[in-house]
Amino acid sequence: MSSEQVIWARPTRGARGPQPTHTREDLTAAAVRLADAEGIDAVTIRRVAAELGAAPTALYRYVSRKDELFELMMDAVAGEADPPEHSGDWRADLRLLAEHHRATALRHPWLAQVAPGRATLGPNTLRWLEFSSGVFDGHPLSADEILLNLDMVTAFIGGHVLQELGEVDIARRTGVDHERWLAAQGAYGESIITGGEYPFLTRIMIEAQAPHAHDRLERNFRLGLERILDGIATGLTS
Amino acid sequence: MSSEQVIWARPTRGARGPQPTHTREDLTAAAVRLADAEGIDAVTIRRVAAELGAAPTALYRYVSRKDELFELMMDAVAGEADPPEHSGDWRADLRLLAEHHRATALRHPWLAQVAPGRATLGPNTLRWLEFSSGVFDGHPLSADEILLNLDMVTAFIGGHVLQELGEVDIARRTGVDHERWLAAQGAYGESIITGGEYPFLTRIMIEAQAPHAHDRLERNFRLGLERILDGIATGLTS
DNA sequence: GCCAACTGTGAACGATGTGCGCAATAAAAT
DNA sequence: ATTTTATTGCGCACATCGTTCACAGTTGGC
Repeated sequence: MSSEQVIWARPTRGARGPQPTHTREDLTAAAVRLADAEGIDAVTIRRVAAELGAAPTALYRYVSRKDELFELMMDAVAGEADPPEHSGDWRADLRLLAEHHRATALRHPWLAQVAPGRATLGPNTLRWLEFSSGVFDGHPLSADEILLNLDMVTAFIGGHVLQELGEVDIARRTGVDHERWLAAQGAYGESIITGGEYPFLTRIMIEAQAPHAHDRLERNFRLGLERILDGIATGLTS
Repeated sequence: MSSEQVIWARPTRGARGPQPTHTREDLTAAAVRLADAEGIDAVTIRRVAAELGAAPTALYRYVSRKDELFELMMDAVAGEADPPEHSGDWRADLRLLAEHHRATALRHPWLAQVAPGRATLGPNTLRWLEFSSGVFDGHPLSADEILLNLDMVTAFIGGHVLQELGEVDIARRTGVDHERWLAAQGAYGESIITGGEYPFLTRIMIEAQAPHAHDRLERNFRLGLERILDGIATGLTS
């Protein structure tokens, strides 16, 4: 029954036995290093164990399922930066929150593959949750209104990062940058354009082959975020 | 070299040999059925083959990697509804797009686990892409501006659906609804509240235990979407 | 000093994705 | 009509994966 507890509630080591050779942080760091370097699929129990110089089964003394290792990883990257004190300017605070989430997600592309349906409540995650929860302190908003605003921002962040990662992934698989990814799909990409079945899509794709593609996504992120903040602002004054 | 082509560019059957026992649609339907019923992890080559009454290795005559089966699945659910003609009202069209994407994502929760980093260009996906591309037809917007607007909407949709699925998942794992999920985490959930380290978060959590939780997410989706559409509207008139 | 709790590990199990070769089949070439 | 050739289904096999279990060694509380 104590073993079915959340990992954050389990003691980091037993009170009795020999002192552990490794720490949770060791496992986590090795796993994150592997995922960053070779993708999430490289994070296997055996590989992580090898990285630590331990037997595969040794990991199960620190983690009860592989999922928990992912939870540790998620909270670890959330802790790569600490949330600051509230500035008193909710716009600035939300902007900072957005940049932080985007940055860590882009720095660790495996996050998007691991996070869906695996919300965790590690200490670092909690600190950022606390930061967002208090962003509107001083404003007369109900909890529901606060949640609505936070929902919008975090939804936009998460969704946009997903798109960015998608394009990065396409670039990685095809070996070319965004401007030519259509053509890079070979005959199929050509057929989409020449077929004439998708005029609107074709027009956008061709026009979007402009030379500013490298920072297009980043600009879109900033611009979209500001518009969403605008939307929140109108809700605040009314 | 023809085998390294995108699946959508490969012929559905060879020109020479015996006629295939199954079709791509058969595989796809079986896989989707499995994923809907038992989660994405139930979609194994062997299980899908069994569902079809075929040997596991037979699937590799229709699909060159398991990833391609996922691509087929993604496009199949995108085709559960056809995009309508443009109404001339971009707001209505974007609203419809949002509802469609949200509905299919909630109907097939495995989509969120499969889609990240696996953008595909099947015929159904292309039709929806064409629909969104033409939403602003008649308005004097550059391709970049159109992309910016679409980015915002689809980012919000994707991100919000991710959140909704996350909460659904928590409810599934803990067996309780959202209002009590904190308490359901046992001693750890209690400690977050009683510890006093996260006052803002605690306040929101307690206040959010209101009786309207069941449609909170849906309402948030609609409200947030309207605000984003507002943001787009201001960009259109200026 | 004893006992109970805890640690690391080797062996093992069932399951997974996938490559290879072979027999059967159907269309194209002769 | 017969041969050739591409293509299909499948049995076998392999490497790898997550995870269980029993066991030997290690520590702290009594």
